[in-house]
Amino acid sequence: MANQEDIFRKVISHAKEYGYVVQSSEIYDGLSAVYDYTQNGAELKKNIKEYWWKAMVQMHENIVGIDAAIFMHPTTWKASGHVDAFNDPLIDNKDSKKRYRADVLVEDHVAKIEAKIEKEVKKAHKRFGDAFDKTQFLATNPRVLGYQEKIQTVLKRLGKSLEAEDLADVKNLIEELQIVCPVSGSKNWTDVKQFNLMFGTKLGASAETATDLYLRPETAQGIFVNFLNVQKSGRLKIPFGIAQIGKAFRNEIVARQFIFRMREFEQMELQFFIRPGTQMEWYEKWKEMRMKWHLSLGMGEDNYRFHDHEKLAHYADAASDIEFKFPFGFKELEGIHSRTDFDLSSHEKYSGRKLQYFDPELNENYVPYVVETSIGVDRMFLAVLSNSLAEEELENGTTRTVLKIPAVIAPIKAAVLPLVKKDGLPEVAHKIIDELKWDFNVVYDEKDAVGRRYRRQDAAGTPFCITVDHQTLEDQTVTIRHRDSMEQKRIAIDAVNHTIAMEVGMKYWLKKTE
RNA sequence: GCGAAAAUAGCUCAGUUGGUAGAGCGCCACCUUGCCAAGGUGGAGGUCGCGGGUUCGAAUCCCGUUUUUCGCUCCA
Repeated sequence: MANQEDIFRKVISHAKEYGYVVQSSEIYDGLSAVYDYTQNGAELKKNIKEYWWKAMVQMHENIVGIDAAIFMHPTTWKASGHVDAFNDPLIDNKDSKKRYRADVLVEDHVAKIEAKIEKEVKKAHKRFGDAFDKTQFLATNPRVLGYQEKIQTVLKRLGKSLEAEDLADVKNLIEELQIVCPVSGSKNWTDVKQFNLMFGTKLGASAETATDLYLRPETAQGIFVNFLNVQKSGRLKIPFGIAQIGKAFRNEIVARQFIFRMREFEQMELQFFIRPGTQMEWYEKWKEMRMKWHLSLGMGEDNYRFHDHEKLAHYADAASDIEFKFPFGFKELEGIHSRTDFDLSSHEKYSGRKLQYFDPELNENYVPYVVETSIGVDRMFLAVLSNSLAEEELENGTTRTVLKIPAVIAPIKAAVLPLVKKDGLPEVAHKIIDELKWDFNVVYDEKDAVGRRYRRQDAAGTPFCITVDHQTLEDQTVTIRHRDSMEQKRIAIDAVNHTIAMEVGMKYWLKKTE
């Protein structure tokens, strides 16, 4: 295939054409950065989630799964830090087209004044030598006092304006301070606009009594607020984990790159509760375990890498991403964070409830530390889809389009095809379908030449084709064709179910994560 | 949010200096063939993204708007 951009385009159009993903509300011109999963996409997504759930919850005695509501008490988001951290006043410079956080611009300006004070201090120090008293100097020097007063005034006003959400005054402040754009050097600013990355909504039918709510911007908090409920009812002992799959919502300023960054998205998260001080050990352990999970799908070791964060979020003391090689480059697929006791402690503070664990071995109470693994379902979906799409040159000179989705998560596991639609072959095929459909999502197809039907299934990502031919009528055998190798084997009808099960069964794939 | 490009049938696209829509593939029906796509016949499907404007007349020119892609920006 040509360049990366073309590949990405092909992935998107293939997704639409073969029933995986379409734009939401397409008949109304669509909705920006919102997509719907159609028949095959819904199956693939469901299978990805199941593969994760089994690996995380079912395979670990000390991990349980929950399903918390999307709506949460508004205080949750104060405690989590989202109300502050997800609420940015932004301003654009019209000349450089650069965007800045308005409060950061002002704070940078303040930092410059502070630098001036430092300069004065240095100067004085040089002049007075050992006799220099810094505290006294700061308290008495008129120039320094002037600077300090200026800083106080500016910060006070900034705080007041932000508190009152008086964005016009924030802009006035920027203009009065004659702050220039670091890039263009101009003072040609747009108005300050508030961007809140959390979606707001209202609980209650009557406008007067309705409560303001947010749609959750992450699923993690649903786990933290239920920490004690789950720990006590499950009699769980540290270390233990609580897992969850669910939707989250972020009002991204720019949401783009197909389903890579959407405003409504789904996360698969584990919060693993541990003894304070053991976080690095568990952090490393989970990094390794999560990477093994990815590699078990066989999508190529070279397509994954770790990216350790240098700049840490407010809650973390270590953070790393598992990045995947998407058509548009290596990008974050999953995050592994050591969240310390930030969340539970914060919820203790805001709720007034104790969120602690009594450790019988240490004979003491403590707020557990947390290591989090968080993966975007939609990103995983995109990783699978973009990695699977291939165009192959065949020996006979034709090309085939094939979607090499790992069989364990493939939406349709098998197609059952009568070689011809007469002589009783369709009837046999339907009988086979009736047996398979209890265990697998299977389809029937009798239209067109069988070779063409194979290609159709290749493009849709179906790993197996079961073909009923005239020999079937004589000896009760069929052929089973593998999507990736295009090779066929003849097996007994009775063996079909087991043969497919061996190839798509999670047991056989998940073994590779051990 | 800024800048650039694009939008015509399910898909990929053509449509000349403005004269009110075409192809291939796909889809459906029937016939034919029968193990690696593209046999035959017939058929369905488009107010050319949407809204204005210019014009006797707009898929085509102008303005606005929506959506998508790319660059910047943002990104727990």
